[in-house]
Amino acid sequence: MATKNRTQYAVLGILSIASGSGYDIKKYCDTVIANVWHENYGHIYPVLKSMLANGLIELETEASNDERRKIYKITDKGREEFLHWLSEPLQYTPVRSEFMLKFLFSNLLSENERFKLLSDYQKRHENKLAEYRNIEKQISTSCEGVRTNRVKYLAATLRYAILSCEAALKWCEEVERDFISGD
Amino acid sequence: MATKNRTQYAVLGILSIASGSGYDIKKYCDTVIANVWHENYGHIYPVLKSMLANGLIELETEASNDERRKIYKITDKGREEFLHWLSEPLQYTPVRSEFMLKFLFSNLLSENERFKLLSDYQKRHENKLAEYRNIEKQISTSCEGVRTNRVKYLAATLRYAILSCEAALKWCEEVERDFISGD
DNA sequence: GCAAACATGTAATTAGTTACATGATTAC
DNA sequence: GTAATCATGTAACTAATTACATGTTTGC
Repeated sequence: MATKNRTQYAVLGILSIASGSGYDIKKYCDTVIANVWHENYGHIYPVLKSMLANGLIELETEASNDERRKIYKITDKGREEFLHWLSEPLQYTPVRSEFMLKFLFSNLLSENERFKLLSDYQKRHENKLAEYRNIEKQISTSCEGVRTNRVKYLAATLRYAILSCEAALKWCEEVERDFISGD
Repeated sequence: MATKNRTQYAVLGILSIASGSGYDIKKYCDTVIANVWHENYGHIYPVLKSMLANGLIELETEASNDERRKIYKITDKGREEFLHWLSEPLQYTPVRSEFMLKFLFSNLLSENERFKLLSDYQKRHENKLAEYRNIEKQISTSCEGVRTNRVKYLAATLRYAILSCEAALKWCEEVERDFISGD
């Protein structure tokens, strides 16, 4: 993809909240922003290296009591670069829904297989929805009254994930109704 | 992305409906399945070439009255390969929503810029929704009674696009309410 | 006559994935 | 003692994007 390095911006954003290691960044992606952004180690470490070379981040020397942990800190240049990206118009990534592509041609499958395709998709969204609702509950109880700005933003992205899941599930119901009763 | 070549499967699917050229495939993506799948020429042509070499498609010699148009036809091997992919469990692509990533850190923006980020996103979805509803109307009027199987599947994917847009718009409303009245 | 659409491709680039490799520390 | 988690990286690969290049046909 000869396009903008989005990983870099994700890293800048995460480090703008708190300094951390590559491992920390990955963990952050896998947990608190898992419903928004994904990264793998195989990309994080090389990107971190190039960002260091470009002066967007720097090593936090002081806190190196742990030898094998490299803590990165965002630099002023990095902050500037990040702010610039933030205020740039959004790049819309073209749709490429593998599920919808399969569904579109699922008339070629047997009824059983088509049903499986649909119900797997449905189940996945049911599970995700339950998961998201759980997190939502945790947020609202654990942060009672506190509700920092950060939590508010996180809660909003979670809310989006929930609405998306609900939309997908509504679609599943509709399709099941139309396609079962239909032909 | 060292992953499965999804373009190949999109091409196989499209050619399974009707033989066509690279140009036709691109047009099909840009129009009838635009809400599901996207391709560029720079990828279609090389993939077509490799698929031809692998015997998944073949040149339709007969209808070559037009010299500069290469019409490709799916082969039995191609059909088999496609069916295999169709019945394989769905590969879930990790979430990477650039908008949500920006939104997550939009507290770093000025209130004006943050509002712009949000309202651009909202406008885009409003436009898309109007577009989709228009297509939906066209389908239901032009195909009155006819409603081939193909149209049914297309209408279903359109329905998903509509539900997604509605969910996104609902989210926008919620966020605007919470973030304006909030802090 | 000219713009838009038709039509096919190559080259350069890179973002991102997967697999591999290695070792320390912590909790049970 | 052993499994899980912490921790950092490299190598190989390729899917996908963007830009470039070129020419024809159709409709106004």
